[in-house]
Amino acid sequence: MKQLHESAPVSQEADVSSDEAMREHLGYSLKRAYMCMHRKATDELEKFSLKVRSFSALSLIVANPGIPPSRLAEILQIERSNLVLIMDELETRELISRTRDPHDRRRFALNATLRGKRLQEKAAAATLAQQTQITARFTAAEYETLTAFLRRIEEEA
Amino acid sequence: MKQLHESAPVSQEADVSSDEAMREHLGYSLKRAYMCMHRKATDELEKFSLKVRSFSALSLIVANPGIPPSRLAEILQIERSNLVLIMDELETRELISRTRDPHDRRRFALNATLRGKRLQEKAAAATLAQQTQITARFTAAEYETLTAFLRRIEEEA
DNA sequence: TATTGTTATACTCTATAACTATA
DNA sequence: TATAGTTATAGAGTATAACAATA
Repeated sequence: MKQLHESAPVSQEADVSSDEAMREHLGYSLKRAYMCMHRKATDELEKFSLKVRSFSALSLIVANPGIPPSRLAEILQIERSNLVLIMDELETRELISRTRDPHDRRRFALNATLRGKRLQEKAAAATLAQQTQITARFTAAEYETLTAFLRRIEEEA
Repeated sequence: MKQLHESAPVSQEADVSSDEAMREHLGYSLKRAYMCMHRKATDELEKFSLKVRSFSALSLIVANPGIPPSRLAEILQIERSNLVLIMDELETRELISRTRDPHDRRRFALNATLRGKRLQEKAAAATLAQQTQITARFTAAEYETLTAFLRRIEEEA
């Protein structure tokens, strides 16, 4: 009969080791799927000298003209202090502008320049094209189901 | 007629700013869902003085007795060099043991101690209980569908 | 007194190169 | 010559506290 407390097994029989034990943890599978998408997006965005982070910020500024940094940080769930460097870089590259809000001179209004809008458009097209490749085997209905699930996790947590 | 190139809008009308523009990017929604789970797991594992990273490593050692560090790093998709500190901490806390593989003295065999197994069991129970809360409104079928989708993303990417 | 943007800083995570011992 | 484990280190990413300007 096999001992309950066998001591220090030394090597795996062949190659049976796997991460199956972690698969019951939803966060584990979520992270891995996220990392796959992140790697792909990073590669794609490198062509535009953008990081995923700065692309997200630029996209939200394009979509929300005049948004103040504090609101952008809130949406992106990052610290205002960490957003500063991202904005600095986007502004230096003349992709966005910072203008004072005359109604509340503590705030800035962020706006994408024409150049910023054009770059965002191209970068979005590139990442979405590549996303389409990855999700090619998903039907439209399946894709909708997936994104609905992801939203529910955010809402429930 | 509205100008095509209006200059520098300054503030949003009320509070319409949102991240809706990023929602067509699957990676964005994946990251946010992942971050929710990660935050919750971090809080829960803090009670056991474990990080998500070290809990994952410990769990895989429990599930794969005798696994060598190089294989563990491969499964976790992290650098061997970064795994060393994680193993050091787990070993110092006597949750795992490192023993030389006599067949290949370059390798170590990692094994969870009884203490390590017990801690892993409790920590897994805690995180899974909390995961159940988050996914409470998912039917079993929906949950299966979600995890299958996540696996497909990993496989396609 | 509170908020916005900012600076400085520390802490964690991750990536890379080089070393040793073994094969 | 190649591989496993390790060390050291640099670079990101992230979090916190404090400050000036403004409300």
